[in-house]
Amino acid sequence: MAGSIQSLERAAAILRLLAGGERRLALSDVANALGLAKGTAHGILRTLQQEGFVEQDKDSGKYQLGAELLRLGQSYLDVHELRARALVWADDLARASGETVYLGVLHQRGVLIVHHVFRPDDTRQVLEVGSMQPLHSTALGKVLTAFDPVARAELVESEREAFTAHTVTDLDAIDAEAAVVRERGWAQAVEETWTGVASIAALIQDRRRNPVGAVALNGPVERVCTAEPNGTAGPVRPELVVSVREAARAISRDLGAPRF
Amino acid sequence: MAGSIQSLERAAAILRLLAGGERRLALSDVANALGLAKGTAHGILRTLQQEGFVEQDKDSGKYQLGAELLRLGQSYLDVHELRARALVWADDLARASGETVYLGVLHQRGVLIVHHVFRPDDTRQVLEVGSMQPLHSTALGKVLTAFDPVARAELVESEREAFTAHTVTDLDAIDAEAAVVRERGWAQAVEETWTGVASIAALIQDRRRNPVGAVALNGPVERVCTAEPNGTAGPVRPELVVSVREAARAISRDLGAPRF
DNA sequence: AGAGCAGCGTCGGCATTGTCGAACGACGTT
DNA sequence: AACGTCGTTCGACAATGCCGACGCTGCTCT
Repeated sequence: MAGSIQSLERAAAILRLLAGGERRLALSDVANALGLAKGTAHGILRTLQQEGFVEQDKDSGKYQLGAELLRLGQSYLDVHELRARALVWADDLARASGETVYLGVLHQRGVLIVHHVFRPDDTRQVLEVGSMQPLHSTALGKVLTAFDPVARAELVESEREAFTAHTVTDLDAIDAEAAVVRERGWAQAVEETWTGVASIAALIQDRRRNPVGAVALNGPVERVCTAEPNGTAGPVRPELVVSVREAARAISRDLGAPRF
Repeated sequence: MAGSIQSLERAAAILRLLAGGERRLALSDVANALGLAKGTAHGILRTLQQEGFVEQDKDSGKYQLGAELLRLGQSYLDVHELRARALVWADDLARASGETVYLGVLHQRGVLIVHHVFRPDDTRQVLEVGSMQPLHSTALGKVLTAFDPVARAELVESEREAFTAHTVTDLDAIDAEAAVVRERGWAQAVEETWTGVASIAALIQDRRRNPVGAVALNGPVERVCTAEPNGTAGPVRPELVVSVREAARAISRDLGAPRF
């Protein structure tokens, strides 16, 4: 893996900077943040602007991301085979369970949501497609880390933030749970990222049984989990686990995976 | 406007090629299509792959768009000021009218959809955010070409496909209608892109009264248009026009446009 | 099975090309 | 009115990316 193209690496860094930081960044900010000369940063930004990847506010002169990225992102979804195959099954799962359904793939240090079916009865939701979720505290992430060595490696490198009191951040504990996930074939996350939210996820494999993504069901603890006698949340409902696993199997089969 | 960075231009061309063409492209295809040496194309693709902008199928070796584009596209939406301001108004418009609502901006030779509110009663819809619509045959496009000289210039350059029997492709006729649109302040498109679908759109301006986008209402002809005595579709319903224009005014005001 | 082929990846020489720093003009501020 | 800041331009240097030829692997055809 020899040399990469320097100007491209820098352009990508600029795009990520614009995506991560404030709404708009001035040329000097960009140059400073990346340790580039102003002229250099300007040349890259000018080209990115010509190509539509960044836009410039005519008054302030500041730069922000461009519309072409949205168009290309949409094209990515159009081309995405896993997503295309999963559309109908995810829909079914949402309708049968009455809960929100996510479809995610490993991307860098997190799970990228590539499909999102709204909960049928609820219209007031934000579309999560294109956003990232953590590896260590979501059902999607746990499935991927359990079955994909690359994901597990990324998890080790990433900082594991404790979002709630239930978040598990200790690596050994995570590995232990991953072993359980591998054994039983599905993962859960109950109030580990958002309080009040529980999720169940199962693995999707391609024709050579490689892990390529995961499908998850998300919902309020009260509906997803059974209630203990003392009022606290018990284990997740077995029938929901069955539905999620069936959906994952169906998608895998559509991708050409052998029966199992 | 002096020199642009060659390798960036080529990288952008590769991304567009991957977005436009087949699902996956081989290295030779890319090199051929752009007239590059294989080694050159490979260097660019390798860097794009490292940055996550393209992915490579391990078996076939073919390349396709990468997940990072989806993430950046989502960031574009997060940063987009017009979209942020319009969210609540577009929602209101959809709820009040019971129809689908689009929010679009000019991008290259078309209208890029940056927001899409589903028709309240209907769940079976595809999200159109990130896709492009033609300038000459949609209400969104007509509004933009009428008020934005850049859009009108792009329209002249673009080929105007006749999607239905009602599509207007003659430039003079389009200009004449644009004059009407400017006069009355809104545009309509009845079965000019999709048969059975009618839409109404109005302009959104920023604080300096520059056209920055348009909001549109889409629905079946039977509901959007009044019925003529002979059963054919008549003019669009005036009360819907009022709703659309009020939404556009509200969004413009949120963007800082002076009252009007 | 062997040979042929087509595809991706790599390597080194050459010059093109991107990089850098300084200077310019335009704004807005002190 | 002088200063500071910002985006942009320009020219020289050399680092950098481009090119074409050469391995290498996997597949197909004979």
